[in-house]
Amino acid sequence: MAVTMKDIANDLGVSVVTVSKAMRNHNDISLKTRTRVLQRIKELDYRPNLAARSLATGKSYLMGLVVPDLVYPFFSLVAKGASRVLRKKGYSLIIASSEEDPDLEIQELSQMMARNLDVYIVASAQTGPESLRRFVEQKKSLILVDRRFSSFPAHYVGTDDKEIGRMATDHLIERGCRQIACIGGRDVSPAMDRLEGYKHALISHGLPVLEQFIVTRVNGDNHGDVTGFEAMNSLLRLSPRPDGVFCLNDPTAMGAMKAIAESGLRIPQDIAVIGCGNVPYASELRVPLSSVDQDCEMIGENAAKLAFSLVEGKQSMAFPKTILMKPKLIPRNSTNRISQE
Amino acid sequence: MAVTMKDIANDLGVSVVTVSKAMRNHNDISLKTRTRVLQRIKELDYRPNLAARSLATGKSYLMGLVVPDLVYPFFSLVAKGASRVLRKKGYSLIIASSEEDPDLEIQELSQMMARNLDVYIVASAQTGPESLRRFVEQKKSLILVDRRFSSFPAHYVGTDDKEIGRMATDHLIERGCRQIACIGGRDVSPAMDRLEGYKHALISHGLPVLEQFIVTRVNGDNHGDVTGFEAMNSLLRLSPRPDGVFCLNDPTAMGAMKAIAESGLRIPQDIAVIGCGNVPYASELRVPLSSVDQDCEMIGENAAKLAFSLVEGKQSMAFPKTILMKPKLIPRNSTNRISQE
DNA sequence: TTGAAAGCGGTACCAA
DNA sequence: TTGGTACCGCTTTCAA
Repeated sequence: MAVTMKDIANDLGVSVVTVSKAMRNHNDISLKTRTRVLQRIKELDYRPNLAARSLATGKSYLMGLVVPDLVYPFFSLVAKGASRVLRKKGYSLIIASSEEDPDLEIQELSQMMARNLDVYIVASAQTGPESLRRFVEQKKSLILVDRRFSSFPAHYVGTDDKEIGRMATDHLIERGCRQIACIGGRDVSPAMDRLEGYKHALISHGLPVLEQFIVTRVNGDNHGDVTGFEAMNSLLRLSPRPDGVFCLNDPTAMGAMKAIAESGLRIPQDIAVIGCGNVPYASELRVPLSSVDQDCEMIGENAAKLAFSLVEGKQSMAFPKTILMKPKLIPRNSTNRISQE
Repeated sequence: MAVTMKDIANDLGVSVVTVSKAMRNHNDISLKTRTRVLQRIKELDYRPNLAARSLATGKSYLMGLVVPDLVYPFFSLVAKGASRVLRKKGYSLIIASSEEDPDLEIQELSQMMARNLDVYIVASAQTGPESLRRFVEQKKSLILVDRRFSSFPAHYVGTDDKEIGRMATDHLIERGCRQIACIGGRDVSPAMDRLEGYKHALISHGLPVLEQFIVTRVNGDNHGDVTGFEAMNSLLRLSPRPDGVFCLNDPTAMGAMKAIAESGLRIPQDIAVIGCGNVPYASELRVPLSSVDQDCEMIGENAAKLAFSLVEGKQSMAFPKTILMKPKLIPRNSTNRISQE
């Protein structure tokens, strides 16, 4: 069927070994022979069979990316960034979505492990690191993105989430909010860290941290819109009610804004809202949403670059590296109140 | 390193052939042996090396998906739908994004072909089918999604685009619009077909088809927001200006709405707008956007199912099959005018 | 500088 | 029912 090295070798009257070496620029092949080989490769549009190469070398030239939800722009941007880097090096990306289901994630990872991927890049939907330990046992290269586990040292690429929390909360305070609520998930590291940053910001401005103003939910990050809507409704029943809300991601913020709008209150005059993630359409929403940008594509790029340094042996799994992106505040109308400071 | 069939065979005092057969439920292995083998496989958490299997069988158990833009929800939903189907059958999906660049697409496809994927699912960014002919030459299984080429018979899964054009235009007419413009790309099949549906609808309602009301651009579908914004601005300078606009996709509609808003006109009272694709956030936009839904996930699912019937030999490349989804109108505020009929 | 041989981990064929 | 052998296409080692 397809052209093989053997065909090239026969055509040229050399051995397959020579072809193999010439193709990969080994320096023990004469320039003349190499030229002839490369020439013939071009003519026949020969491409090495990667399954065979993989079997022989033990490398698959594939990387895996598992994300909780490919439709959420955060993760598709990560995928985009990673693709761009891999493409240049002749690697391909197997992408799987866990749909935020821990069991499905394990299943997808098993599938991938059967293919002996060179690196596994995972934004994990697990609640704990247990199922990830087999990467360590089997000495597989693992890179976590977005979410990490405190008791599980591994390479990690993400954003400085505490800084996000501080930044968003500082912004609300600066815009005159004093009763600042927080809505989001609770079981994943970005949520926990952002919450911590939120508290930190309140405290350092001398504002009280009120438990009733913090609405976190297990799994609150999926279906963020529903979480945001319901949580906001409960917050609106409080007295005094919040005059600013920090939502741990943009879908949550969209849900919260919907609840505020339906209650007849105005954004940002009555309640200011800020999200996180800076989805591409944030500026086109009913009220353009202030958000904290995470440079998702760079997260993907950096994860892919780190992946290569693992493949090339420049980094080892023994010394996990952490790469944090700097978040960036993107103020829009949803927090556009006159400062009262 | 990893467990192999040989390990299992040695442990059990049988041959690798027996293990191989037992694992794949060949019926010439005694129940007793099979049970022992499966037992041991479980114990050792053995997984067959897919590169080796691929080399031996000539199949890769991989499918490829190439889309122009993974961040656009349409394509990520297609990917999601396809994943769901493949997962169940032990297949994995290699996903690549062409970034709407024909050359990059060719490069990505070459990469994939080196891996001998079992099926290639492509939403092509090519302007013509030339570069796709090698699939035919090399007898590779190809399925086009979303975009097709009139002179190139191939399996195709998409939406009834003419119907979309009719449906959207009918809706505008029904809502009282009489000066209906159309904005979008021009070089890809969905754009052309939707435009045809648009014209058809106008004609069958006795309305004139005005060339100055049709603004199509080469490559207008990428950066649809820019296309929509600029095209709408040019339409606004016309006299009489349109009182309704059919945008060939949602990003274009968002750009158009922005232009209308900036000009001080109201949506939908002065100009009604309808898009296509029904992005998940359509209802959360400044003016909730009416759109035509394409059931993107089902496109992905159907493409994957068709892929399997190709792998299993139930369909051949010689008799291309076309699967068209029925579009569905989703009216929202952007066309919410009182009917004048 | 070149190439013969062995092996990567499976599967298919056919004989035992 | 079981297994020996050849082979898939490539890389590595080592001898020529």
